[in-house]
Amino acid sequence: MQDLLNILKTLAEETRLRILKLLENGELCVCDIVAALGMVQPKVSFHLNVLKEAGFLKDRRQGRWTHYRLDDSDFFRRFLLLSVLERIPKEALAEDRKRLEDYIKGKTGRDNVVALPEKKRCGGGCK
Amino acid sequence: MQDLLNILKTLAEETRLRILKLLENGELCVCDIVAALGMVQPKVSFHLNVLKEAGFLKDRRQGRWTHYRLDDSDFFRRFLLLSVLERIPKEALAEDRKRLEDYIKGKTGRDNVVALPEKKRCGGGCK
DNA sequence: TTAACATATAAACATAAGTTTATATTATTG
DNA sequence: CAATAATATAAACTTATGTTTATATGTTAA
Repeated sequence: MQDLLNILKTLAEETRLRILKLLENGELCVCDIVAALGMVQPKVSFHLNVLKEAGFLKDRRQGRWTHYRLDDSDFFRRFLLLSVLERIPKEALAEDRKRLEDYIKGKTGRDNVVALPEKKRCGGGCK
Repeated sequence: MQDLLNILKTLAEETRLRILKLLENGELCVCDIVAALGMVQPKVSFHLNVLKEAGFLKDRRQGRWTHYRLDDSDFFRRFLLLSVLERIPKEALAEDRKRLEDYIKGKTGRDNVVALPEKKRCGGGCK
């Protein structure tokens, strides 16, 4: 019962649904998600942790980046997630997706950008 | 999105799941639910109202009693509810059911009980 | 090894949600 | 119509949850 409640409480929050929706398309690192949502990083990390604790996400550390992806090891969570996420109207999260794409684009096209130093940042390497 | 969130938030609460589980077996009046849960009436009314506002319950007033039942007019809610409620281990709510049965029994067998006045109470009439 | 970066964590704070206590409402019965 | 029963509502309170701001941790690169 408590486990079930935890699953439901975890899903019942907008930011977390947005994160899950983003991750439907594959793994992302924290900075990607931060960019996509346009939120401060600790806030995103907080929700990522809630999702992880509830068994919805797995993380993978690679260098200084942490990549999160959907954890599909539990059938019920997968089933519920699918049922819930498909209910979110596409255009509702179009902006998240756009910001994400812009961010990733900006990362790979680094050389052309004058203002940014040519360091090995999350861009490119992170994706 | 907000509607979806409201649905999830509504389900993500133990008392409300217990109420929904009780109502799976059919309509009940508030006093039945109060007895089954062993909670004070305003608390139960509060949750009944949350459930009703979220489209999970319908109410029907009959005299001074209000009967609540599952609202099965919306497919997604029904589907979700079914998926969630079946996950609750049976014994988890056995006590609720027992208290409910005792209460209903007590109501119909009223005539034998000395301490209680022989008035037309919720007992019997309510069921 | 120092600086910069990506992320995590913690503490203080803000807000939302649930609970309690008291009282209002509505209906029924004597 | 007065008393009482069943339920609803409101206000004060408590607890849970999310947010912000600051700082810590761990990693890489100069």
